[in-house]
Amino acid sequence: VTDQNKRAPSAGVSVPDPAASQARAYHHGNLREALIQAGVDILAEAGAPGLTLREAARRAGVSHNAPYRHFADKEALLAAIAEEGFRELAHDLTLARDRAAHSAQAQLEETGWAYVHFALTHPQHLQIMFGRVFADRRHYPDLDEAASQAFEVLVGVIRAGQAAQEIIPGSPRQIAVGAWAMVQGLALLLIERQAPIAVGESNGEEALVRLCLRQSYEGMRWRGLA
Amino acid sequence: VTDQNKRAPSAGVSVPDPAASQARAYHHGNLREALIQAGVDILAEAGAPGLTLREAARRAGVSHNAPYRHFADKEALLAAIAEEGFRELAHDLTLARDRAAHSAQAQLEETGWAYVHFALTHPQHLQIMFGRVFADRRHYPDLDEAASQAFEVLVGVIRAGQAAQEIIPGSPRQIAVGAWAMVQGLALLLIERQAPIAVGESNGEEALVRLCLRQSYEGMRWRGLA
DNA sequence: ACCTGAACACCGTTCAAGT
DNA sequence: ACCTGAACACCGTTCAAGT
Repeated sequence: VTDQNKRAPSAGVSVPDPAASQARAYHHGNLREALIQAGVDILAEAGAPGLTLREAARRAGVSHNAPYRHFADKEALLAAIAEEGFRELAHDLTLARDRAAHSAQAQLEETGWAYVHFALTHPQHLQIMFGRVFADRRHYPDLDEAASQAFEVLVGVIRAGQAAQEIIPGSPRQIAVGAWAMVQGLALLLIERQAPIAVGESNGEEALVRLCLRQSYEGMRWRGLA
Repeated sequence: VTDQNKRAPSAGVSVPDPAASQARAYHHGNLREALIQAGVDILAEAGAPGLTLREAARRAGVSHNAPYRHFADKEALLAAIAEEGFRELAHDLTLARDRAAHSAQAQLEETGWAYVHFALTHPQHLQIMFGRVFADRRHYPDLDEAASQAFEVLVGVIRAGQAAQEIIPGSPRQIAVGAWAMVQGLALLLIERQAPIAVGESNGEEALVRLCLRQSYEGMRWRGLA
């Protein structure tokens, strides 16, 4: 009924560059990425209930049906959105690690807080990332790999700590599971506001998280030979 | 179209007991509880996507509209289902604590495993219990209280451990947050199959959980004065 | 009070076409 | 290849009634 969606291709740039025309798709120009971005935006604005295929298509300016050219079903779009989240998370964790002092404790505390900070600033995104219970991960290998990449940042920190004899010996992956579980659980409790934090307390969340992380570090600290 | 739903009131028991007729409601007899139970059943059978108000009403044998007499909207039913889950969880935690030996470490390990075991046997229920991000808890005081009751079991164990000088001093609630976060995170990782467990490994999950719990206990163990 | 049936707007998904 | 419009079955919610 309205013509608003029909835009002319960016005026003035009519040079038929073959490489560019290959990078850009038929009508829209990488509709897949546009749908993922629309999904992320919807999540931030309206939360998980507002995230529908039709709304994502609406924002991308295509018919409610076009998404099926890029995603088998809604699950597939959610998986792509989750994957995007894990890539951001891995990036944040890497930055935090590189910013921290050169000790295992400092790096674990900084990456731990970075994890919780990501969770607190993207709570709905986290819900998608970890809410895919029973959606078999093997059907989404790219998602699986992005999640692994984030996890591996933590494993790397622990491995280095073991090499420097700051962290107890043992499987670095097993130790990382414990650390990952701790921050994941903390993030959830804080999002749900189940953690006993005095309201209005400045930096209350960060202080609690760092306290828990330091305490948890005690459990993996190297204490010399038996 | 079918008469299957119209059942005669339990034949033979036609004594008009006033107390019973007050306990039972109009047509159905405690439709509220029936809807909650139907919701739990649907969750176990079909997961969160299958849990709809209309399906719950169908299983309870009432019109798709009757639930609105007992729940303001779908959120309210979900809150009631989550509340039911927290009551079960609190019960399981209490049993585990009473079953364990009389030491803080043993009680924390048993309640911790009980938590994860509940999560692994009711994964979809857990998703409802912890997936209500941004659904303001203050609107559901009963749910809030049920969740607190489960949490308090853990706080009690830690308080007793402090009294026996087995656990470091400090706010028992803060220490409990760390322990709760750990098991919550472990449960999520195991449900999502993100934890590196060899497939088919017997008791692999329980072994990993107990290892993490013992390690985390090291962080809160009392080690004598200064 | 408690329940029903019809109705509305919305959603995921499918299908037959259009270029 | 990529996109559209019509259609189907389903959902949450509302409303006017029925007993």
